[in-house]
Amino acid sequence: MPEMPEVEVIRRYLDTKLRGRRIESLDIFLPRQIKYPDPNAYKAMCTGQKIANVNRRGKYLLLELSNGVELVFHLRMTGRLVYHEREDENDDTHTRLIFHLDGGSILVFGDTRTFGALYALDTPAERWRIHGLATLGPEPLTEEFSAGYLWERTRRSHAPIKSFLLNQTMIAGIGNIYADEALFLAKIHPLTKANALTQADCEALQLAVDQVIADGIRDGGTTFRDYQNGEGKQGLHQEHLYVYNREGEPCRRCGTKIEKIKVGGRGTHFCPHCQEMKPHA
DNA sequence: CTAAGTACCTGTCCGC
DNA sequence: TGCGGACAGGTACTTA
Repeated sequence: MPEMPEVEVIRRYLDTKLRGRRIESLDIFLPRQIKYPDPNAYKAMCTGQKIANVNRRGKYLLLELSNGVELVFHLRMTGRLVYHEREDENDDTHTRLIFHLDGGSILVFGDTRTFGALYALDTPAERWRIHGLATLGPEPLTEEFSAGYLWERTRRSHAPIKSFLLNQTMIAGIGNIYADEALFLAKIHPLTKANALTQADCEALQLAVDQVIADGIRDGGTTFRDYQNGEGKQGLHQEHLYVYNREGEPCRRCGTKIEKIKVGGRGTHFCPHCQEMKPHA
């Protein structure tokens, strides 16, 4: 479900609600979603601790506790983290874990498909234990994510640019929706080999990625089915998408019908006119 | 190393 | 209505 903009929207809300709150107890309904350490150790590491703040890296949500422990959440396809003032407000039919907080409020982890992954680390220095977290590339909207960076990293990749964008070791946080949207804005065909991009393409792509990510956050994320923000509400960015989930509908720029193909096993949407494949020498 | 295919799950939608 | 198959905001693992 959530890509970087959705996780960032959740983070911002939860940070306002959870900062300074104490975790009194934990109900674990599906222990296999706790990947490290074992569920009993996990429980011991957070019970009685205060939440110092809520952070994010790529699509990972990070709760920093007063004892230095870092609780790590990856929501994968259908995970949700929703805060409720009272326990009886929770109507999630796929509740997998509940943190009971001071004053009777709760933080609910719900997950329909149960792909989500939870971890507790003694300190942030232990992030190496989570391979996907330790190997993340630069974040969009930072100085490190530049046209020059894209130019350098694409030189060595024969993968389609769509697959390159989904590779979290290249850029942190882009998922299937925002990859398609960014390629549309940058006018690049998704099957273009990464190392066939020009420097001008890399400049356009860096701007496009930053724009779609910023727009997604501004609109509170994109909701098709499962995504909810930390308040249990839907996002609005689905109203502003250019190509994702718009197969057969007219391109907002030129009116040509949006096409859907498979790239690297993922559904991929693009405008065949605006994103024409360039012939290469 | 990269690349491709499969696995992990549940729910929904579409065609017959 | 019912059934089968494809598909879904993701990543990790196995195999070539």
